[in-house]
Amino acid sequence: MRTKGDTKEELLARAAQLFEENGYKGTSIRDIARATDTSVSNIYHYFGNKEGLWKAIQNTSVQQLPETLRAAIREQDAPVDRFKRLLHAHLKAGDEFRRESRIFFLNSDQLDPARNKANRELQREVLDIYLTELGELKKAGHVCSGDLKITAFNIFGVINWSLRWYRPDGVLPAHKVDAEVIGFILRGVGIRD
Amino acid sequence: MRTKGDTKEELLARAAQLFEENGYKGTSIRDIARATDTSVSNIYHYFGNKEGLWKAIQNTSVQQLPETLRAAIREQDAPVDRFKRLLHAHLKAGDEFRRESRIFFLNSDQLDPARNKANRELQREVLDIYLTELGELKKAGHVCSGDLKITAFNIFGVINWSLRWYRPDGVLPAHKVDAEVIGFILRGVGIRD
DNA sequence: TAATATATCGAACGTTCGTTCTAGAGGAGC
DNA sequence: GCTCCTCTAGAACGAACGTTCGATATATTA
Repeated sequence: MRTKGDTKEELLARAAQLFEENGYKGTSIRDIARATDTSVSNIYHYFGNKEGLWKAIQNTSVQQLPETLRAAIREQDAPVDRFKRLLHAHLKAGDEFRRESRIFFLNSDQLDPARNKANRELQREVLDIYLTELGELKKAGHVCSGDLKITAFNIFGVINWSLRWYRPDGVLPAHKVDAEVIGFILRGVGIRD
Repeated sequence: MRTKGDTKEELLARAAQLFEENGYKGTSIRDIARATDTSVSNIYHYFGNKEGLWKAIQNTSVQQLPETLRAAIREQDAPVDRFKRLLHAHLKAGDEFRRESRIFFLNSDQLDPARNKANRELQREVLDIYLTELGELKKAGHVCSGDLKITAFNIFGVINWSLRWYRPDGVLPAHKVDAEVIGFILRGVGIRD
């Protein structure tokens, strides 16, 4: 038998895996129960319902992103260095919770909006962090673009897309990918090496 | 009554709309029939099954993307100019089939791979086009990056993400967005104005 | 040890799913 | 007028869905 607490953890992990592969709507409670080798009712015991399981995954992963990013830019040094730390932290967080990031990245638009408030707020928080930093960079004369919001979206595009195509078990080492991605963004924003 | 041919067209449009809002798995045949004010059996009459409807949408929209892109770079002028035309054509195609592009962008990983071969091949074709052009740019000394594939993915990230956040009815005019997006990509690749 | 709380299960419920079947309406060609 | 073909509808099917329920095993606590 499983030791205490194990079942819940394994449910979270297996559910995340299945949600990643087949989406929220494409994954049934029975799929998750079967993959975790437990009963359907047990899922309801731990999480109340399917949506509760979904939210539990979110709470134990990407929910921490804004705070992680804020921590990375707490030091008050040159804006360019702060911005580089922000990008590194963002990529690292995505790497740590790759599966979960992909899930919420892909399903966020397809869940009915009322039920997905947490995800929207999270995205808004991250956007604000970037807008602030980009503002600082612009004041220091490091930004080429006219609209900082568009620039922020462009950055998110690059970062989120990397979550999608990068395979940790592939031929490209993570540090090389990070360097390429960050280099692309820095040049895109207008920062010279 | 509808004039001839109308029902099929309307089914394609309504289905695309619902697929965009709720995903493939989240949209039922009955949803589509109700939205089009027709019967469930009629959908089977026209498209065989749900997957046939899905593929029909793909065939009448994003399927043309590779050919559109190839047409844009047919002229043999300076690689930088060709690359700019490629980006413009890509953004324009995304704008024309915004709904369909978003659908296949979001659902491509969540459909079982065997059934989604067409989409994979399409993505591969587009990647090859970009790799060729980036190779030309590199030969001409215009590319900063070490790995062209990563650079191509970064570009796709920016473009595909713009499909997601941009609202044609919003405050930002399309030409301004295009200019910002393309400017970001050109700088990111390493091309100086 | 007895009582209580937690963890687990299988069966069942009502609903919705993709799909099929039968049948009728309307026009085209003979 | 009859036949064929396209378009349309509604009823039905079996399977799968999210969820609930009652019961049982296991662990904790008094």
